[in-house]
Amino acid sequence: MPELPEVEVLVRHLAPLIQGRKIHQVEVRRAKVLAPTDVEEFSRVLLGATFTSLTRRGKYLLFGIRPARQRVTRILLGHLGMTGRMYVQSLRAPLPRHAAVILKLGRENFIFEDTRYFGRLTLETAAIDRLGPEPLGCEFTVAGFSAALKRSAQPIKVKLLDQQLVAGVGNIYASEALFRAGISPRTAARRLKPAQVARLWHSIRETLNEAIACGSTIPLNFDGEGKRDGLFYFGRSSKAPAHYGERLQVYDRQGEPCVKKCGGTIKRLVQAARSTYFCSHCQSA
DNA sequence: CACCATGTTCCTTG
DNA sequence: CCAAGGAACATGGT
Repeated sequence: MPELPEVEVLVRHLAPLIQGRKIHQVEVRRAKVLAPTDVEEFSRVLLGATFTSLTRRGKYLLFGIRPARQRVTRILLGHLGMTGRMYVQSLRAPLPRHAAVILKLGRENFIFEDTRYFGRLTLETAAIDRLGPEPLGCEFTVAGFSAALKRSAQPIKVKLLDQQLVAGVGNIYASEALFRAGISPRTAARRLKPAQVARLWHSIRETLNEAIACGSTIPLNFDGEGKRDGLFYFGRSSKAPAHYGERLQVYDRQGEPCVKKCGGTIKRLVQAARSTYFCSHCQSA
């Protein structure tokens, strides 16, 4: 589920649910997701600790926690990988098949489940130091963006996935932002003209902001009972809610006519082993 | 069976 | 040393 907008919506949803709550029991079912923290240290720090805050950086969730009998706070770093989910559910609700970590908070559980176990919930926070600017923050500037692009010969679509360039853009929104800017995904980053760089900078922010706004209007249901997935279905599978597929203008739409009615058709190509979607007519340069 | 999937990291190659 | 490309990670859907 995880690019910046989805993580942002999740953080806003989760923050009031865990704020001030104490962890009474720690159960780790898949130690891999804690790495390099081991189960012993993880349990020692979290058992009896209190959640004090929840923020986001790129695609990472930063849980502020205050360990038992301490006044200092520390950071628990979360990442959803490709298929991770985090939610609070009642103790009686059935646990998901791929529950990786379960934190008991009084009469509810905080669940981190992840089908593919690519995600993380760890005390090791070095990863956030390697991230580039927040695309929606004031540290993300056209000048800085332009200077970074000048140093790369990679196709712009591939470069947008570099979390050191800008934090939080993933495979879906990279295609969406380039479509909005009318830029070919194959253009070498350093070859973009100043006007294109400026358009792309705006497009990234608009694309992410709109996705957050859209996600925020949908009632979230992460309690683990029934359909808990309303928001976070990507792609256009039969189970995806219609509003979700329609929100994305090019992703997973190969063969369909361009939504701008330019007469072009959406194409799929593979770059750095990931799918890219674009309109060959609107995005020829 | 084949291919595809929202992400990151590590290894090899040039 | 750096950039680029690919594999690996693990599971499920079509």
